[in-house]
Amino acid sequence: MHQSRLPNVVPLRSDLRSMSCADCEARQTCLTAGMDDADCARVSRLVLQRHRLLRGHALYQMNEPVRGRLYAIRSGQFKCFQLTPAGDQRITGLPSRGALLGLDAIGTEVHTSAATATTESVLCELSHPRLIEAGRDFPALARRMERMLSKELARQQGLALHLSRQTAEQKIAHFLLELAWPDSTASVTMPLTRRDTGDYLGLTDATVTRQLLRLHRQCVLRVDRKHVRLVNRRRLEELAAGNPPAQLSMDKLA
Amino acid sequence: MHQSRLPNVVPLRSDLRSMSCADCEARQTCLTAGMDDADCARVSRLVLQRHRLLRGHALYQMNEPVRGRLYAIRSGQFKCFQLTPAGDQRITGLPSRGALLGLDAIGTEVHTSAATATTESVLCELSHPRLIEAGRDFPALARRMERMLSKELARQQGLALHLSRQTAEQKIAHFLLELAWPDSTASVTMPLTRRDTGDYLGLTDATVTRQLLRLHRQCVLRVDRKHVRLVNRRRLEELAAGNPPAQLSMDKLA
DNA sequence: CGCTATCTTGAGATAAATCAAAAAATGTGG
DNA sequence: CCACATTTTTTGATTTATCTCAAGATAGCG
Repeated sequence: MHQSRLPNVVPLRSDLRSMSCADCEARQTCLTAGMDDADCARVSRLVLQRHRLLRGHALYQMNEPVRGRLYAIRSGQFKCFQLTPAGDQRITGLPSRGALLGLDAIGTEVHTSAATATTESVLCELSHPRLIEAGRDFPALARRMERMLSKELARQQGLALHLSRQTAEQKIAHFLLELAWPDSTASVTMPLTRRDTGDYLGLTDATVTRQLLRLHRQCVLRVDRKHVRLVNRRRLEELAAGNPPAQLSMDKLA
Repeated sequence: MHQSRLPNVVPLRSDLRSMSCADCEARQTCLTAGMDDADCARVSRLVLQRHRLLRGHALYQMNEPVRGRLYAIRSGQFKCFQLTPAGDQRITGLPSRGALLGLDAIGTEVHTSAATATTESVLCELSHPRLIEAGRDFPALARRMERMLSKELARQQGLALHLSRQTAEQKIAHFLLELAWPDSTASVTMPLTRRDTGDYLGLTDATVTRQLLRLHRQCVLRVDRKHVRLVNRRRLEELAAGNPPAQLSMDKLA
């Protein structure tokens, strides 16, 4: 919203064409993770083109044809969601820097979900068939793709487990930790409205508000609007894991 | 356990070695879906060996090394689950005939979940690297694998969405329909205890019992112990979708 | 035939939903 | 830059679905 106030959070006119994977912030989380400079350059050459999207702009819509495209997030963050017959959003994920968009649609004709940028973002467009093709004599790439797929599968699995049995508090704690993960920062900007966050976690907006307030009062977080500072990360992790509320941590020493 | 009482539900000594994909019951749901006899035979030759597992026997445990193995379920059904640090099971899926076991572990070193047979089962052992290798000049196979992966991703995604916001009734309805799906039969055998079913859906055993009873009383199901007959499938689908309880179905005609 | 698991059933507790309204933030156009 | 419309958030009061706890019934199993 107010990026304009912060001078160049993203350089305004950096040339998308001149970007390469070598100097990418996502190099260690993206397809290039763990690769040497040579392999990294090879991946870089597979990028068809790069796109800049502004906050709120859609990358693709639900039921749009896929055409074998995948998009790596070079910077920024996205909101993926489905629209139910009833017409409301179900958020399916919040991929950020280094993630691949469109994995759930590989091998299918149309997208099963929509993706829109929650912040100004830069994407690297890839062709899935060409990636497969390239993977034949580029084992590191093939392995990395496999790994990213199984990671995604594991993430969804974890999410399902998480949503199935947890309290509102645990869900919120988990959610914040996931948001903070990619940058392992202590300061998160929640990219969703309270209502959308609730939708994602299976809660209502009111409950999200109340839980955040509670954690704020317990000095685990400092909440200001969409901005959350993780004051006591340890405690937050305990809460996410479902540990009993506020015990002197003496039990660890027993 | 008591298969011995039912004469040859599965032929007792049918030779695992002589089995082929051509005559497999899962031909249309497995890797071979949509293939002609020639391609089907090609897939068949990729099977390293076949295994018979008895009810309750484990195929693999959590944290066991993967060694690039995948298992196609030729017949039977499995229960996949994780063990939480606290020591209780979280069921992650109930794959049956035609499904691939171990997809969530491709490209990883160890299994993230355990798989045990809920009924006597026959499995076809495959090597993931060899499948990939074979896929290079066997496009139909490569396409099918991709499709199965993205299907699995979509399934998990659907599960997560489902668990996040649904009522107990919706969850149970959905669960039964999923169970009945592979054979599109009207008669399901619940492979799990009430407690495990509850674990899967994020409910308690008591709630599972009560919901089944309720659906029984509404004449949507006929429940007898682990055996469930889907009396009114249409209604069950409505309930799974979250349609308002018991309306004269006149609204369809309006 | 008893032993143990699992299932059912009930009564009471509770977390979160719902409903509703006020307060704050955001966006718009003059 | 300010008044106004819209959206989002907060907060409260009440309701409800589901959990918890617990006891009794049933089925599976040696």
